[in-house]
Amino acid sequence: MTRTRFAPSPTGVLHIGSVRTALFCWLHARHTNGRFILRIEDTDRERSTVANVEAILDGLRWLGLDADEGPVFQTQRFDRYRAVAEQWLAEGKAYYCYCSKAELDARREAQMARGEKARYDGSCRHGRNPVAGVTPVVRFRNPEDGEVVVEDLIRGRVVFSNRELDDLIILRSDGTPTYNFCVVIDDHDMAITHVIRGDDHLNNTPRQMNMLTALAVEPPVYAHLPMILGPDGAKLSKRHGAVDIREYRDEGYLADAVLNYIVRLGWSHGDQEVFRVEEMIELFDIADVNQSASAFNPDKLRWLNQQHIMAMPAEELGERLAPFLAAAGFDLAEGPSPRAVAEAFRERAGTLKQMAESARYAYEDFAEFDTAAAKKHLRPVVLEPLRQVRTALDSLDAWRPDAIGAAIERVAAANELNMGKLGQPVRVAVTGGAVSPPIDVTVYLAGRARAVARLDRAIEFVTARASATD
RNA sequence: GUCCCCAUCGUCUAGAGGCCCAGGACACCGCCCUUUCACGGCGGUAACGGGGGUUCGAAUCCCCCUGGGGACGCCA
Repeated sequence: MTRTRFAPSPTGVLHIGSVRTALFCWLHARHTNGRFILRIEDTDRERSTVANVEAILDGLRWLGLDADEGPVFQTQRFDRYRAVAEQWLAEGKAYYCYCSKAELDARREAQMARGEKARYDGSCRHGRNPVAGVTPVVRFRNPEDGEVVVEDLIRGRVVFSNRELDDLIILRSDGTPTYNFCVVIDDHDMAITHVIRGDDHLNNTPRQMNMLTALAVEPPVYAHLPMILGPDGAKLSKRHGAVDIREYRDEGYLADAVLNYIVRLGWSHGDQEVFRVEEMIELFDIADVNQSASAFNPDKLRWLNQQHIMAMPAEELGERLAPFLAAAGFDLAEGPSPRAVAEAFRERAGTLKQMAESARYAYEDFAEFDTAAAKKHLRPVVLEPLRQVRTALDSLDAWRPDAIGAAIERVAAANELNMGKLGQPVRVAVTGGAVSPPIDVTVYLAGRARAVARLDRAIEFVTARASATD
């Protein structure tokens, strides 16, 4: 059975790049009816934080990338790592190294200056006497010759010469294990069949495979994902906007839309752009993933988010929207239902947050009319029609969009105005601006009391303006 | 510097030798629909980095160059 794992380090939050890795691991597991395991690589005690662990778990929960096992914390497996190190020490597969950081740095610098690849020179490899006052690290004895061949599901065959590799540290001088070492033991202990991870780990693969050989076990299948770059093609960073994936949640993006956007970075299925999660699971094949890096495009994410918003049942969309209306400070008891707002705005909002903002007029009074809109639409010629609309709405039997629309149309007809000439003035009067859903729905959402009061306000505005120009 | 990876419109991509003087999507620009904005529809601008091969034929295969990225830590 397929077993994949997502192994983030809590030295940072869950960002776009890590979500992509998690998604692909998850999709491969789900597609093959396998299991998806979560492992927290927190061996760096200095930089790992519980806040980051929480950010990662919270982010994955929001996205719906549920793990079948874990989270397993590496810090709880230190005994296991040390036991393997001890065994390797006894078998001569690892050795103590007394080189100081200063020595190491100096040699590295010299190697670079000489045009060589910076790597450990093996000073302690063949037995060096303990140095007084130095607690040694433990290094893995990497093969000196031969090649390591990685058969990558995405990259194809990649060959590394062991001469390029060096003896990496598996136990620090404080006795804690290091990344490459833990990964190897964990992937084996957890019976991981497919290691799907970022491109940046391709260079670590031959080292890990050599340690797997030392463990006398078969390596898993590898698949190295291309990187995700910022919109400008540079490495993704804070200046490109959101770092923590939860910021997208807070901005009003739907988890499924985020997943849909990310899955299309490096993967496609013909010309299809919009995918439901079930479709992704059905169609995704790790072998179809691209080999080149891709740039993050906020515009397309927004477009996809709108596509998912439009595809969501109104009832559910209303439920998702409610928190954003509340967050905007609206009193839901004093305005339309979230569902009504969702129905009216679903085709004109890229995010739930924007949707809530667009509906502000239905919950709160606006400070003043938009200057340009008022200048263009609230003119003396519409004074009388506006009064008639006000009266008609005030005395309307049923406060429903169709009745409201019909009433406005009657006023327009009576004054020999086409709807364009009356709709905009009413829109500006009721919302304060020139943009909103169809006028009947717009007025309906404002509610009778608010609509009538605002028409009065507009009438007053036009009257004042008329006398000013006289 | 050394090693590894990558290379189709601005961006995401289709393309696995002839179906491609390269298709779709976002963005952008027109037009249509329309009481506004959207949604939707129609149309447009826009790409195979360069040079060598292989082949009757190359975006597709090979080599070199160039460009980009990654790795080279007692970080992961």
